[in-house]
Amino acid sequence: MQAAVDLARQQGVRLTPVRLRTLEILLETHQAMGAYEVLERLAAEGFGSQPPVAYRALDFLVQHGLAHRVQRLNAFAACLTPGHDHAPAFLICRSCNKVAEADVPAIRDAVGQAAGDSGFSVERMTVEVLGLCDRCAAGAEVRP
Amino acid sequence: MQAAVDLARQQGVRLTPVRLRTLEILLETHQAMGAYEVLERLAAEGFGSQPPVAYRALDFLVQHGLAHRVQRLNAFAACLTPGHDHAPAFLICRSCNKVAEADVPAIRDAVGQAAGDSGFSVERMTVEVLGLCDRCAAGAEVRP
DNA sequence: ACCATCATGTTATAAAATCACCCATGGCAA
DNA sequence: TTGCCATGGGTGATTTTATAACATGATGGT
Ligand SMILES: [Zn+2]
Ligand SMILES: [Zn+2]
Ligand SMILES: [Zn+2]
Ligand SMILES: [Zn+2]
Repeated sequence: MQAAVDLARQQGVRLTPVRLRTLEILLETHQAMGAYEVLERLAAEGFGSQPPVAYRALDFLVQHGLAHRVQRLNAFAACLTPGHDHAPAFLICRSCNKVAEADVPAIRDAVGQAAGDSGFSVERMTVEVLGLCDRCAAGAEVRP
Repeated sequence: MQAAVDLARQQGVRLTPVRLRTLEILLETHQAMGAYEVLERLAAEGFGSQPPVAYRALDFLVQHGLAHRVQRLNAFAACLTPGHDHAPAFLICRSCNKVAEADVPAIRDAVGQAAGDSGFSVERMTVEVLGLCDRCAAGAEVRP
């Protein structure tokens, strides 16, 4: 959180109230959230109530490495290690929907090499893994 | 294509006209296509004209490993090596939108290991790489 | 022929994302 | 100061993507 504030100052970008609050929301509910879910919270707190409000704030956060977009879930999650320029793999539990962020440098290397072979220049990558988290694998499936 | 037919027969699933035609469409336009784009083609050829028609056919293809869903583009692409049970990485050119499918077993290993460390059991994974293809990197950017 | 199952089609609706526009703020140069 | 411009935030309307709910038609075994 504080890291985010520092980062913004350092990059010379404006971490305005909506943006800050959006990041806090993502952090509070340490789960991936849909844009409309975020919007609902924002609206309830006196911010704008229309989709663009949430999308703009979320886009900003993603743009500046403070959050990630989890395509598979159509959702967003706060970055756990911002300012680190990483290629995280998202471990998405299909039962409880929890998202863990695993940093696996080996992936970046492997992909970089494979891409390089075909002349493709890598700019960004997303790795999303679907499966069962330890909790759900052990106990009963939460949401069958 | 023939591979798909064989595969279906072998799996005992029915590769019906809509499904077959959908796969052909994906193969013809060797690009990732949106569901509504596919639907348009299907409708023009006398098949149903409502969204579920396309979604069902596409879901079937994905389900049986004949096509992939490219989350980043909200699109689908025919699988280039069906029946191979692979974890492909999609190389998506942000300029011409072309999608290449690179098979990188090293990724599966790296992810599997990282996931295993945290007790997460992997079931499926998608790797999407955004960047510039060789063509676009060389010449002018097609769509700026 | 009969029934269970799967496949296709339709209408209607939900969910997600973007467009177009206006107004407020705040820095900055004339 | 004043006018200008860039940026951000707010709204209403619209587009795009996806699913729900239901009816009909085909398929295959008994
Ligand atoms: Zn991160
Ligand atoms: Zn779980
Ligand atoms: Zn494939
Ligand atoms: Zn290209």
